Amino acid sequence: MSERSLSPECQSRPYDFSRDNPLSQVLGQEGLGSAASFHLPHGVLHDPSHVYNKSAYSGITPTSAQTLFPFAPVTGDYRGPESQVGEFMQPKHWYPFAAPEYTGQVPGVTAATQPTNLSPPIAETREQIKLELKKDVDDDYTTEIKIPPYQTPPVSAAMPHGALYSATWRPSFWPGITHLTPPGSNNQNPSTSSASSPSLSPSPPSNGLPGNAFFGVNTSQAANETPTQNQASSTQSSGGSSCGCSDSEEESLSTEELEQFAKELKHKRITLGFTQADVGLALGNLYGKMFSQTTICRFEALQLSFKNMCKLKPLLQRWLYETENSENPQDMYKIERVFVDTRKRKRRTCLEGAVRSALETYFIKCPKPNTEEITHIANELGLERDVVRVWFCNRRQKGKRLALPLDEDCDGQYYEPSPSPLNMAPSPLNMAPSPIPSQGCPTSSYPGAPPPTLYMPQLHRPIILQQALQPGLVSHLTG
DNA sequence: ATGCATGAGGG
DNA sequence: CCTCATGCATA
Repeated sequence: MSERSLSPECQSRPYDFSRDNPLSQVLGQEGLGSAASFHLPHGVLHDPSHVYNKSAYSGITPTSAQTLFPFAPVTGDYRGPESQVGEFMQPKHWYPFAAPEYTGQVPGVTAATQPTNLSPPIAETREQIKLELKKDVDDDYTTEIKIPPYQTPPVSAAMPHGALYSATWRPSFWPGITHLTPPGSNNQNPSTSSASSPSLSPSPPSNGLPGNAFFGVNTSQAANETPTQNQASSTQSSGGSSCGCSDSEEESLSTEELEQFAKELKHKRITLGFTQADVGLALGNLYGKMFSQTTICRFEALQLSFKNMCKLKPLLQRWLYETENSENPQDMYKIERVFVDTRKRKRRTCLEGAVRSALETYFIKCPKPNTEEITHIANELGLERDVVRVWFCNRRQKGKRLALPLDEDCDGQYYEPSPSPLNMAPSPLNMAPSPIPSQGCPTSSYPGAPPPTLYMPQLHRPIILQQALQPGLVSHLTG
C-alpha cells in the first residue's frame, strides 16, 4: 500500500508500443513514430494463434461473484489462518475438497441461492462448452447484429495524451492476428431469437444449440461486423500483413480501433450507468459466458493481449448495441448470478514491499529463473517456492502487458544494457542480500541464456517503465 | 485498478 | 514448467 501510494501504477495504454528496437530503450525515449513500430527484424515470435481457441474458455464457470453474494463467501476453510508467507512452505494444496472440476453444477453448496436462470448455462460441461465454441467458430453468435454507428467520437473525457501513441498493434508481433478474419465465415445463423431480444434472459446457451452459442469468439466477427468502424481499419493495414502468414484478409482490428472502442465502451457504459461488473454479467446473459469486473476493466484499459482484446471486442460491442437499443437494459445485467465455486483458493499472499522489491531485483537479473533459482529465491526471501514461481509468471505477464512483448521476439534476450547499476542493484532492502549467489541465471548460469540481461524493454514512456518495474524499485534504481 | 492465483493447453 | 486468459481479493 505504501509503495503504491507513492506512485500510482495506473499506466496509460500499454499498447502503444513504439518499441522500435530493443536497444533504443532508454526511459525517457518517446515520441517514436508509430510507423516505427513495425519493422521487426525477426517478425517471428511464437504464434499466439494457437492459444486462441483453447484459452478462450478456461473459466466458464466460476463467475466472479464479487459483489452479488448474498451469503458469505466461504473463506474459513483455508488451511492456516495466516501462514501465508510461511517460511516453512509445505507443498500444500489449497483445495480442501479438491473440487473435481465441476462437471457442471456445484454440489450442494450453492444450491441454496441458485437462481434458476443461471443454472442452465452452467450446467453444461466445460467440455461441451468448449466444443460448442470451436464449432461456433462458424456459426457465431454474430448473427447480423447491425452494429450501431460507433464512429461517434464520444468520450468527452477523452484522454489527454491520446495523440501520443499512434502505434498500431504491430501485427508483426502477433502474426496470428492476421487471420482474424476467417475466410468464409460470415454471420450466418441469425439466432435472432436471442440476439434480438435484449431483455430476455440469458437463455441457456448450451443444449448444444448451435444457434445461440456462446460467442464464436473469433475475432473474425470483429472484423466482419465492424463495418462502421472500418474507418479506422485503414490505419492498421500499414504494416500488418507483411508476415504473409495470414490466410485471410487483413481486416483485423487496429490498435486505434480497439483503443477507440475501449474508450467508447467505457464512456457509454458509464453514461448508461453500468459498472464494469454489470457489463461482465451482461455478457453472461448474452453469451452465456460471464466475465469479471477485472476483465472488463482490463479491456477498457487495454491491458489485455491484442488477441484477447480482439476476442472480447465483438462481445462488448454487441452488448453495447443491445444495451443502447434496449428499453430496459437493466434486464441484461440484473440477474443475480449467484453461484458459488466450491473450490478454495489459496489465500492471497501479500508480499511486503521489501520482498517485492527484492523480487524485482531478481527479476531484473533474471526474468525467467529456473527451478533451482526459484527455489533459491524462495529460500532467500522466505517465501513458498510456488509463490515465487507464480510471482515470476505474473511478473512476466505484466511485463508484456505494460511494456510490450519484447521477449517474444528476442526470446529471453533482454538486451544487455551497459553494466548499469541495475544489474548490481542490491535489493533496496537487506532482503535480498545476494541475488542468487550460487548460480544466478543472470551471470551466466542461465542455460542457453544470453548474457546477463535486463528486463527493461525499451520503453518509450517513463510511466510504463515505472510500472514495469516496481515503483519503489524504479526510484531506487533511477534515483 | 491491480496483485496474486488458478487452470487449460502446449512442450 | 511456461504462457495466457481470467478471476478473486484487496489496496
